[in-house]
Amino acid sequence: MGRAAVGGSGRVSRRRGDELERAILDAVWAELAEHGYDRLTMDGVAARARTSKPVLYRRWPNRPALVIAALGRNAPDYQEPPDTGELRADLAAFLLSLLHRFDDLPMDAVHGFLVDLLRDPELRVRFRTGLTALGPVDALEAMMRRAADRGQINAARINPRTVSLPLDLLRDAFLVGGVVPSDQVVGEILDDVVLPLLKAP
Amino acid sequence: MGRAAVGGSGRVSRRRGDELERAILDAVWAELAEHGYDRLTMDGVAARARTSKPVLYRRWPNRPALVIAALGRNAPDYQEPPDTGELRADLAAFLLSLLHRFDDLPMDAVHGFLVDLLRDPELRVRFRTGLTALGPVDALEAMMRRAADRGQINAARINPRTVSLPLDLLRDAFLVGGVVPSDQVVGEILDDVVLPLLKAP
DNA sequence: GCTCATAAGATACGGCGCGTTTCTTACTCT
DNA sequence: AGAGTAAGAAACGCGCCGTATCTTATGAGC
Repeated sequence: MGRAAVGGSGRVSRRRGDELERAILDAVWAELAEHGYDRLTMDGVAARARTSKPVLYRRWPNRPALVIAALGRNAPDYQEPPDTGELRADLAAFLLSLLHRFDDLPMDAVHGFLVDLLRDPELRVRFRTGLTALGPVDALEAMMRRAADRGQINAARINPRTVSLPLDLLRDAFLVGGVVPSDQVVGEILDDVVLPLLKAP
Repeated sequence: MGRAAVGGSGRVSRRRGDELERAILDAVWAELAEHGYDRLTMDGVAARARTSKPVLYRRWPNRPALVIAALGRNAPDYQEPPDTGELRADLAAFLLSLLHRFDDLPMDAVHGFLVDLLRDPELRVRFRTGLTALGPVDALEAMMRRAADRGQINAARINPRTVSLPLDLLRDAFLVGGVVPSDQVVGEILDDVVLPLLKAP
């Protein structure tokens, strides 16, 4: 019933534990890049990782969980907010670094995936905080408070809504636009909206 | 091979044309209300409308198209922007009316559907303009210009980005929050962001 | 080195929903 | 009345999900 001595190019070695897990998450990443999220299938991932579906389901309960794990592995970590002494420069640098975290994936893969995240109530929360462990909201607030201390903006304008404002606008631009907002868009958001507001009396 | 004289409660009458179409779209609306968008199935709609799937597919090419047709039928039309003489009141009234266009559907039905719209590049455009024939952006700009004429805000702050700002923020709040933003949220957006910005020198 | 619990890997299955096909049968138009 | 048109019923193929079953390689412990 079994199979005779393995033929030609077939693998016999059997990966386990972390090695196997890394291979799977890499496969997820590759499938994501090649087909986008909506066309990423569990069978496809299993095939690419040269393993089988049960192996996937022994580790992750469903497709979104698997993809989240892959994103968590491959997305650059949260970084300290810049501190250049100039609020606009700080914000621009920080926001751009956020936007380009997934640049090695094709645009519509990320877009499709993030749109799908919006469906799950629990995942929406993650989305709101910017998909990072330590919320970028805190970073934004820190930068703004420093600017207020320097007298560059009006401290009274700092509140939860204004703090997350740049994030909200960029998220919206990404969702509705379908592509990562350009540097120019980031600049407009800062110069036409965020900074004038923060400086208002 | 046929069936003998129709039994008991069974229907024999066969609807056609507009009558049938109305019945179908009503069924879509009801399914939307009962199960939400993601769990709305073509079979379900057909069953509820007491018809069959081919009838649906003869009229609409796929599920989203069918739902769009149903929304188009039942959604209240675009209305003239209010003009109370007070910018805040105008904006609040206008935005609230936009937000509550689909109030007779459960929240997550609308949310799920709109999230799906985001996938189609062509439909994203519709989304950006607020899902109405005549863009609410124009209405917002009109209200702001009137306020500037009255001296309530700084005319120099009116630009495409600030005009669509309230819309962008509410859309984002809806997408990420999963529910139609409360009146309080609308108030915060106006009082903490939009109005201070428009009044800034 | 041998034994054995563990988990990988292959395969197949049931389920569901989509969109389509085939065929019968009621209605409408002239 | 007769012919064309479209409704309705049923079933199909497809793709994918998530699970169950069984074999077999692998590493741990003796």
